Amino acid sequence: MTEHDFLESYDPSAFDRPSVTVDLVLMSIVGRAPAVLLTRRQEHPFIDHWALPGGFVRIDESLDDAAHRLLREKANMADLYVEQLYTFGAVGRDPRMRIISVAYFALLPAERFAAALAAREGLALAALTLPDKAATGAPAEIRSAAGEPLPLAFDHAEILGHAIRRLRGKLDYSRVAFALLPERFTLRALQDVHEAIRGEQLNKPAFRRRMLDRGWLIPTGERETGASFRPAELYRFNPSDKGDM
Amino acid sequence: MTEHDFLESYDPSAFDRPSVTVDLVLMSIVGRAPAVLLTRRQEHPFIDHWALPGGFVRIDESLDDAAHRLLREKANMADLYVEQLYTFGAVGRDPRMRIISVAYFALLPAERFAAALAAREGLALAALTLPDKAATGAPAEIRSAAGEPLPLAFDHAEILGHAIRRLRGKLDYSRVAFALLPERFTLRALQDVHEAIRGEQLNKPAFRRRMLDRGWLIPTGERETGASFRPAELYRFNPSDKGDM
DNA sequence: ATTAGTTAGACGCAATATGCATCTAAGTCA
DNA sequence: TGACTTAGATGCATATTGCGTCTAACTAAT
Repeated sequence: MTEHDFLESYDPSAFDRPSVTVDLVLMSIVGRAPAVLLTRRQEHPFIDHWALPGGFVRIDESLDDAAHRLLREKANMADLYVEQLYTFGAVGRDPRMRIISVAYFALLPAERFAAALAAREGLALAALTLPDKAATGAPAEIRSAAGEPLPLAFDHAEILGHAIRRLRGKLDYSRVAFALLPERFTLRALQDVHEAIRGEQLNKPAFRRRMLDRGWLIPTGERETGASFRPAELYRFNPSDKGDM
Repeated sequence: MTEHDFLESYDPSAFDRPSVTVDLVLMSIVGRAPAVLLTRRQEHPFIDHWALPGGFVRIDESLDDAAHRLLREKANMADLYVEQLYTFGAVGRDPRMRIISVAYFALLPAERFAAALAAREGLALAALTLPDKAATGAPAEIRSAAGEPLPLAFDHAEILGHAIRRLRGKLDYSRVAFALLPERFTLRALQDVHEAIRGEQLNKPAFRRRMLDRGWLIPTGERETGASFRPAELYRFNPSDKGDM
């Protein structure tokens, strides 16, 4: 680098360091629709608004470690599918100071959501939809259990837009769908997960064939219980040799 | 949060802030293989090693802005396809201090690489391959123009592993292939790009059909010049209504 | 001029994957 | 016992894909 280049690129403010946080998108499929865990903010800014759980990254922990720690601290969760989502670094995204947030998303079966909600105050589930004509980066629409729109703090709606798009993109070739189901599940439940994420109905026989031909499913020989009609066979996910996801 | 929770999660070291940098993966396809732009480090640590160009994020610029500024400063580049790749935040990834790096990747036609190499000293092109049985997160193998393995500074080989995998993943449904080609290109050139990224040969008639049926290609009516055989038709990319990518 | 060499681009066909209607199986419940 | 509901299988028409081969269009050598 020449001296000229050096002077040109030198900027004293470059040495101020931003704060770095991790925000968590804890997703599941509840009632055939994507749902996300939110916390109600107790402080300004955005006091009383709903927000994604998150916290600062400590100086001596990796980003992944921070994500897992916050999952434990904020939602009492462990042993989830966790994946880094995207890093949000617009200058004014937090009115207090410069904060860069690394978003992670975690997937869990709907059954496990109840435990998180019971363990802590101020948590809630919200339904998540992506507007049909949504361009890249468009925010998601969040609705409370009652159905009314929920304005989120900061750029968290945008983060959720990324999350649902990532989920859609990986649905066909990765195991994300299985991370949203219990260990044993029926083909119908698997199809429900796919339909909820893609936001459209799928053809039953075609879906069955595709899933079974892929070799990802192991029939257990057992059948679901409690159904008031013919019980479906239970399958397990076969995680064999899929280096990627 | 209860007082107990607060005390439990309180950590004085949490308030030390990490430094945040942007690292650039400037990729193209050169000679039917993926290539990446590297700079030779002038300072410790990893002095004389090859590394990705990068720099600190200023306190008053967004991550995207930082990526574009560094593209200009380090490689004299503008008007490229640029996309955030992944954020690397292992604790010891830089031996000097805690640095979290947001990797971006930028794609450009091979022809434009020459300008970058000429504009600045200490830049080089390196060929990039991903080992066949590479698991998620596995580093890429980097070779100099002469063909010998090139050890990279920091975790930059790992970053390149992510880059090539991202490229592969998006090849089929996004416009990344077109970002690697000049404005007008032949179907053969497009197929070369696909083959280089996927690391395997593709069937010509099938590839033609798939590309033409997709409606992304506009025939220009013109033909390539300079070939010592039948000249192929030149096509343009049709960027119409693809909200995503 | 003619011909050999090379790649572009079209064509045909078998194999595979997909969409969809319909049929039978296996439960519950009145 | 029969109505009802969903699971799961089957058959078939319709894309989609892989792949060998044929012709077209150009250069360069003879």
